[in-house]
Amino acid sequence: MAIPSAGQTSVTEEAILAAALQAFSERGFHGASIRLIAGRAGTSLANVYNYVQSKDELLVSVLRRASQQQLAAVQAAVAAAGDTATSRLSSAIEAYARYVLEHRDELVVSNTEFRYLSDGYRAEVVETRDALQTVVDDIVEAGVRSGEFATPYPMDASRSLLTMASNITVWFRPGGALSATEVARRHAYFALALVEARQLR
Amino acid sequence: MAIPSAGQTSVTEEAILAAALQAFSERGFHGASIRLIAGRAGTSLANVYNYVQSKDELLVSVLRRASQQQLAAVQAAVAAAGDTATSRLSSAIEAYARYVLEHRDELVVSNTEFRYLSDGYRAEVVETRDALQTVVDDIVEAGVRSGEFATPYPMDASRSLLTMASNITVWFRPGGALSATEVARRHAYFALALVEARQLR
Amino acid sequence: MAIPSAGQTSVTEEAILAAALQAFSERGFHGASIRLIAGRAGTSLANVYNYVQSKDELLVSVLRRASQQQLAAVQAAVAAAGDTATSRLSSAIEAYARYVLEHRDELVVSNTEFRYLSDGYRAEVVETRDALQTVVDDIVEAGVRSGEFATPYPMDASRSLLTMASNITVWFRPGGALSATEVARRHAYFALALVEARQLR
Amino acid sequence: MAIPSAGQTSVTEEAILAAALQAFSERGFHGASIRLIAGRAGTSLANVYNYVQSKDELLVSVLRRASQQQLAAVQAAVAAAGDTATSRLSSAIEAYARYVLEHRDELVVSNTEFRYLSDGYRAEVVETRDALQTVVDDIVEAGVRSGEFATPYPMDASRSLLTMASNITVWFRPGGALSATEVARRHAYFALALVEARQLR
DNA sequence: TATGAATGAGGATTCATTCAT
DNA sequence: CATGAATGAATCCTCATTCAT
Repeated sequence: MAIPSAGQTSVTEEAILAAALQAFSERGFHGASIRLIAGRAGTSLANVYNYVQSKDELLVSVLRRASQQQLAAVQAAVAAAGDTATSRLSSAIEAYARYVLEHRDELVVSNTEFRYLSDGYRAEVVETRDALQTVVDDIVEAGVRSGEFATPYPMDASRSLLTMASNITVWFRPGGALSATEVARRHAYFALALVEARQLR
Repeated sequence: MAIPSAGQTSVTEEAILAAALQAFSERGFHGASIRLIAGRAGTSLANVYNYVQSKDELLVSVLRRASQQQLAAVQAAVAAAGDTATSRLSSAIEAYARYVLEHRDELVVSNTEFRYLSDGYRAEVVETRDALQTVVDDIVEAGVRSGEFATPYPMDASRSLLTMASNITVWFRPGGALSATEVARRHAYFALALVEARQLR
Repeated sequence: MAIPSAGQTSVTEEAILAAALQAFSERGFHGASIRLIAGRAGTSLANVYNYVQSKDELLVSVLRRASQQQLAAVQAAVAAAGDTATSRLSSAIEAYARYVLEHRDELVVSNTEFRYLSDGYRAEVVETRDALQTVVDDIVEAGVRSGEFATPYPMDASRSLLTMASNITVWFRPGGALSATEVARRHAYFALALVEARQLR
Repeated sequence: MAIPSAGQTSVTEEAILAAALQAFSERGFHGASIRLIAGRAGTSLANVYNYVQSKDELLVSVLRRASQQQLAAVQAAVAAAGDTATSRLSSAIEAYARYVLEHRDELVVSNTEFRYLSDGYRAEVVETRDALQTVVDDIVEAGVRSGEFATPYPMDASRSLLTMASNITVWFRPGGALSATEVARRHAYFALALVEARQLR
């Protein structure tokens, strides 16, 4: 279940990362203090620096992990999907939407704190984001080529698709009439509508 | 002493609001200091407090203004549009997208700093946001009723529509192949696709 | 009596500089905290930063002032001295030694904390130091040329002279048998001995 | 467990002392962290405490060793010198100056960090320093008694002598026109001039 | 020996805010 | 209106030191 990006992470380190994720989500990068994060992780302020070199690094760790998880979730869904672009796009977006709904903190941080990544760290995260976008881009393009999708603007549609899904949590509140699963399915449906699929699953 | 929502704004106050908008967009609410804002506004730190009672209030002022402008832009477009839901939705989204593209800072702040509004101030901004959402909701509903739109999920589609448009700037970079106008039109097109309009303008 | 280096210095700023001088002398640059300096200056920690941009700048201010005072003291003494190199060197060293004895803190800081000057600030202080050395160098050279001084190594002697005098306080403790005035005179005498003056005043 | 002054020193302990010497010289006692010293010594932070009880003790160890070496160097030179005060003083100062030139770090630390010795440790180092001063004092006094030296202020001259030599490195930069040996000889010459020796070797 | 993990205190600096002028 | 001076609290981060392994 854990998706280790690289190297072992001790229980304390894991707690620090989890606390940072939550704190950045609630208060933003600049609004969350290392003291708060340490407190939530159940350790001392100074000990945080035995695991992390700087607050900046804490942000990358959180963002790197989140972006890798998103990519992995979508890749897995696509691999398990059928052969048609319709099936693949539907699976991809449903998986992505599900991730978004189940990892609200990760998405809040990804969407709002990305801009505070210091220069040296940004490239790495951008790369993973781009890989995710490319997965979707490729499916949409293939669908247009095969005649499954009729959209005249495949690239922009692909971008809009992911943007839309990554911001579900802006308006979706759990506990309402719809379950997360239903919302995810519905987003897959919207995706197909957006690319003007012949068959709206 | 009162702070009228539509009252007179002196040149200094205007400069402060503009500087705050820019600073909040670049560095976020917690990352932008009053000192920085004062500096960019060309005045002294202490003088900011002659116009604003607190940093919190500065944030509401910026967000209130932005949300009112967005609402006004869409309302004007709808008023000038034709009678069909198709025409109205297209006009609404194109106008909204145009605003988004021409007011990147306003949207960055609206999208990312809204959560830092202190309780007393939040309701006011929420109200304006809801009004905007309702305008679009009503059009979509009318379209479904009239048979122009075939979407089975009008409410979610309406929400997704605005979410998608409000985040254009996440991926759209000016200076590329497309002009802002073209991107705005394309988004209006996407909106119609999303609600499964019979006629995609 | 005050020797303003440039610009007005308010009473608070003066207190901060005086406190910094004393603190750096007692505990060294790294051992003296801004908090301590602020406390001794009778103000708050944060207020120090209304007068000084950084601790580094505090160090330069102290060192700049000290070096300028030393140069001024020696220049004045030389200007008031007779025409012979003997008289001029004697006056210069006596004045310098007197300054050293009356400004122990300034010399401790000059001698021991100079190395912590950050690069951007160093040049300025070095220049003043060099000017002082040059004043003495010129006198010694003139004395050798006129036949008043017999030393075969005028340049090294000149350097050793000032080094010796600037470190008087390493071993001289006030309150002993000798007064500061006597010690200063004695050092002028040593200076003449060192350059092998024909007449040891 | 005991810390013998002349006991065995393991290779690690030696590395720690060498690193401390260098670090104190470059950054001063308060500016050099144990972490830095450990790193330079090629060991871990915690392991330093297997060899040293505190940072204070590290400073004494460095200063004790440096003062003992200085004393030993001068004592050896005096023992090997001729019978006259002139010969003995010349040898003593040349040996001392040579030590100074060859052990810049030791002298920087001795000259600038001595004041940070905690009370319990200071006496020991002072004793060795005094012993060195006494060696020179005795020679100068003997020279005055024998008529070799004409200085009217033997004690102050003796103190100034050592002060001057211990600060050679303040202005002497290796790689210039003079070799260290020449500079050392020259300082011996200056010493004789200072005490007004009849014969300036 | 040697080390990674842990901590309380303190480092320089900036924060939002106030007040006298 | 406008500002410089002032401050208590908080910022990130490093300190010397300890301890379990």
